[in-house]
Amino acid sequence: MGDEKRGGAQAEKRGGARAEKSRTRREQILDAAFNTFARRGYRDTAMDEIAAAAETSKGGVYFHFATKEAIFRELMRSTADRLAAKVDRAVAAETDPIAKADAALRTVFATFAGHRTMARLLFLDALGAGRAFNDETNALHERFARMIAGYLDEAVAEGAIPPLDTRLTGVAWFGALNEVVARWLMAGEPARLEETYPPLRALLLRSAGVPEARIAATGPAR
Amino acid sequence: MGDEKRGGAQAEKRGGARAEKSRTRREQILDAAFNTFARRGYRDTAMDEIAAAAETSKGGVYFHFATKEAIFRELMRSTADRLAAKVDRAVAAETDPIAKADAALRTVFATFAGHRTMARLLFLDALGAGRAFNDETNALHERFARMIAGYLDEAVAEGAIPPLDTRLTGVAWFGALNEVVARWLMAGEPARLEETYPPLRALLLRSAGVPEARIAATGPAR
DNA sequence: CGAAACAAACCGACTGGTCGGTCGGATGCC
DNA sequence: GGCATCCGACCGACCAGTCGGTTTGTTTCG
Repeated sequence: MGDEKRGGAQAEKRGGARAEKSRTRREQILDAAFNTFARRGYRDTAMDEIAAAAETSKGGVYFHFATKEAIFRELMRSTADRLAAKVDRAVAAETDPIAKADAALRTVFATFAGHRTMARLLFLDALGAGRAFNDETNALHERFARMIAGYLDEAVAEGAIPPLDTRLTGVAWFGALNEVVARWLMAGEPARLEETYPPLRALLLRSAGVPEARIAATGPAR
Repeated sequence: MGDEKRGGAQAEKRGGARAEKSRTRREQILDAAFNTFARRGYRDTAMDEIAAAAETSKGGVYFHFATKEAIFRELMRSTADRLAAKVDRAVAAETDPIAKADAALRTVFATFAGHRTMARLLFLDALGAGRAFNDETNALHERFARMIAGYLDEAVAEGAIPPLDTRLTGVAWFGALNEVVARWLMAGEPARLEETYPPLRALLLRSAGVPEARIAATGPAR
């Protein structure tokens, strides 16, 4: 590890102008790649496109970066770094734990709202695939989020939980579930998926305002 | 819409044996595609692979399905249908809203735990891209989930929230956030992302056991 | 100071490989 | 004979990465 860039690296020994221009080009390419990846996704972005957007040639791009993946990696890392630093700064300014949580969430929201492109790059995993795939995936998420929202509506109607934004809650629940399952699939984090069921159940119910007493009563299940 | 399959469609008018064999082949292909997609992802699955896995040829596959995408679509839909039906059945068996929620969650968990392949197909959007992309994405999720867990640990240490599985909560929070942002990006659902901040904030804090009084106090922010 | 020598930076045609989809025919059930 | 079914060689498009060659800024030396 540590062999990121190529020739341009140690060129700054002398001749500042040259090195500076090189660094500028590098940034130019990174910038172009950022926008192109965010707009069209990783797979659908061709190196020629990046080159064109950076107003250089494919050869020029390959002079500064070894592979397409290397560009993506660097972009991911630096973008995530920037966001994490921003959040850390915001959190450090607060002392109360809940205020900290607030600050973190608010920072993330504000940053994404201001930099849509950043959000696309960091969060839209699915953009890695093509359009078709994406549409199907979207429909699926939509469907299950709505399904959950429907159940929540019933619960609200029956007075089991206080009124709340069921649409949003459906989306959030689905997202949480999705992430937990994905983690299990990719990292094998809990060896048995069912292990996370009780704590996740409690978490979700609590988030909808179900009284603690009610949550504890798991019943005879399992 | 409605031009899914090709010749095989209306073949069942007469001659049962022939039609049956055709239907069998269709299933065979679907089955092979299911496994291959789940294992290697959409993009990395070649039609030749599907054909080989189904013990037929590419031409054979193309006789039954118009495009690769059509196969994927049908697979997604039918799999989601099956899962949704299962959940619906489980929910219908309960009357109490919270028990319903329980049943739904438990059904999903049990189904995935039993059919890892199904989970892969339905939930691993990122699998649509290649390995490289995926690794990077994974690291990112891991990183932010841990970051959240870290903050939660502090909050627990200070007694601001009751002890809980901070690791899982971090993952769930990240998933919820991710999904909300993704929804905004893809569907443009809330025109302004910030609109969802207050309700999401309340949802997340509540899920961690922050007392209702504390949640209501939004402070002078915004 | 200017010209030759050098190397960093850049260019774009080309290669090798992949893969979705096509098509002309073969095969067997009715 | 005729139609559904199936086969697999082939086509065309796409694209990451390479490479020989050109340009351009810098250094060296007469």
